[in-house]
Amino acid sequence: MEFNQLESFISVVKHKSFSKAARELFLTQPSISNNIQNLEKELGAVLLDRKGKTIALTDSGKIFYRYALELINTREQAIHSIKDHLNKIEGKIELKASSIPEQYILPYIIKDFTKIYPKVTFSIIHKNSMDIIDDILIGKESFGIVGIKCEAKMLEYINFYQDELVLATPYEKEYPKTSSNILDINILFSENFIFRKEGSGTRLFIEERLSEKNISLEDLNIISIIDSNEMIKKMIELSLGVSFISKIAIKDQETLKIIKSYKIEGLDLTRDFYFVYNKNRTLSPLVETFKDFLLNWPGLDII
Amino acid sequence: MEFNQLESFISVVKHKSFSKAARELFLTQPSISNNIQNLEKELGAVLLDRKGKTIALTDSGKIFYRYALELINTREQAIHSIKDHLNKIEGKIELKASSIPEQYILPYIIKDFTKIYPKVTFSIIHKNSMDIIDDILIGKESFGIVGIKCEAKMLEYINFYQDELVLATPYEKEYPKTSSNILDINILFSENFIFRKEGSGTRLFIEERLSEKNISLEDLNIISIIDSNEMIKKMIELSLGVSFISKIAIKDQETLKIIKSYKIEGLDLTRDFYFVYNKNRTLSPLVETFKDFLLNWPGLDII
DNA sequence: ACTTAGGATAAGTAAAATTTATAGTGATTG
DNA sequence: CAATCACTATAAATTTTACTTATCCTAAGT
Repeated sequence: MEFNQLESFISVVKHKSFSKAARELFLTQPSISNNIQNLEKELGAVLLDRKGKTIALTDSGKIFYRYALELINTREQAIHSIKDHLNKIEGKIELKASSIPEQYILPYIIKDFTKIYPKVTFSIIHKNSMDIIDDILIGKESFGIVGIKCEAKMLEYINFYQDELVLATPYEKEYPKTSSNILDINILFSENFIFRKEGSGTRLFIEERLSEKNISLEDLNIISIIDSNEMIKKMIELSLGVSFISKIAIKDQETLKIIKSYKIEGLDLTRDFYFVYNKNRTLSPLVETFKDFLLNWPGLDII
Repeated sequence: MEFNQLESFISVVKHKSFSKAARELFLTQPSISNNIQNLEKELGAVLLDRKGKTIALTDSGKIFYRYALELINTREQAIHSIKDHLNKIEGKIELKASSIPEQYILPYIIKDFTKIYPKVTFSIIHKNSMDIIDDILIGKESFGIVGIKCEAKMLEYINFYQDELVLATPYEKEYPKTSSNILDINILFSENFIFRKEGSGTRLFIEERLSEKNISLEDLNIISIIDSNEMIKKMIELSLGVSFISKIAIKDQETLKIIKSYKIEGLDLTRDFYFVYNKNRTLSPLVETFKDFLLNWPGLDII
């Protein structure tokens, strides 16, 4: 006994016709025939008398019809009850987030979250990754969204998104490529760089990766320190320089062919974003729900 | 939302374990995972917290659990209700039937019927097809089971089984065959025949078919008139003659290689058996049920 | 008798559920 | 604190089932 069989049966009874039921359920008439037959076979009873013109319920059919209705209705109620419950969850979540997640990831997360919990609202406050972690460590905050991982006994990290830093350049600029879009690391020394301020997760991350290759920021020709990703993108567009930036931040400019992005040979710039919280403090139920949601968040592949 | 998903969910809640649920439902653990995930996806809510050791219902899960139980229980009730109803149908059906259906078909029909209606009993009275029809026409009976069709305004026939008359011969006997098991019609004139009495449906039927070929029983060498199919079969086995007989009546003897059967070139001996009733009289509800059952009876192919 | 409408049947196709194999993740133990 | 254990998730392949298209059959109306 399956729900679609019950739906077929109910619709046939309602219309006194197999073909009309098929139309209502957007199925073909043979499907309805099959569903009814399988139902009858399973129950070991004829539910419908179909002799020529009209279709009538047998005694067994009449008995079963009530149950069929009840089952379908209960299913609807169940679905409704769940949605109703989720709809009752309300409140405001105050997120402290660093710039990349704030601008390019959180909007999608919030969209997905409020689809399930429509009554929940958000406020987002921009802070550097380091500042957020500091605030959690001194107890000023209990959670936040960051792009770096500073291990500490007190802190728990939930990785909810993986991105990659790329070298973003004006679209027209041509380079001697190693392969399709990979550049030799030495190219870096001949470029005018734009960087984020200290404390920025993106900057900290790139500094670490470069120092692994024994390159210090001092070795690069830094022409500007700017703390806005959008500003940096504009400057690149205007060919004022290049910059390391999250791939997700220049997604649109890439499809619009305004900015080009390159990987650097031998540099793994894969970067994780985290929901970080003080595991010794209890989060509010709402934030807990948000945290659980992030755990299973599928990502923004399907946009 | 499908019933198997609900069963998986309930079992997981019961055992607090996916793998135990799998064992209970004779499924594999990934199936359970899938069922739960699809359920959660459809409902847009996490039903189960599975973090490490234990599995716990979320708030949504608790709400949904009650509905899941209710749905599964209602389904059980529905099935039980139908069986219960069919079980309440009781009484005795008195069938007047001619020899072939009485001996070779009705047993299987009754077996299938009582499987659905366990409380119904049968008594079978042997009568020739013609006598049964006469009794219905004079109002002595209102229905019966016959192997011939005499059209009359009063009578309604329901064809519930199709058989074929064949020429049954001793197994050893050899004939010049037209093809695998088809004999020339002229063979008939050189055989010793055993026939049923007048009034027998089988005899009436063969007389009609032969007269279409301008052959009268007078033209055949009839050595015995016997009114028992079993007796006729025995006589054939003992090589005392041959006879036209229903294929179903010699099924066992054919597989035992005691009797061989042949078709006759140009003679269509396909034969129908009918539930015949007086359409001006109302049948008892029980007989009506039996009649409806015969309408959809699948036949005895699957023995 | 002829046409029409509705249901049954059969064969082919699409969609699902399920399985096998494997990876990943907390809890437990030496 | 690594190593194992117990359990769930994931991926790919398989089987099952639901569904569709095409066709047939029967009953009712012309």
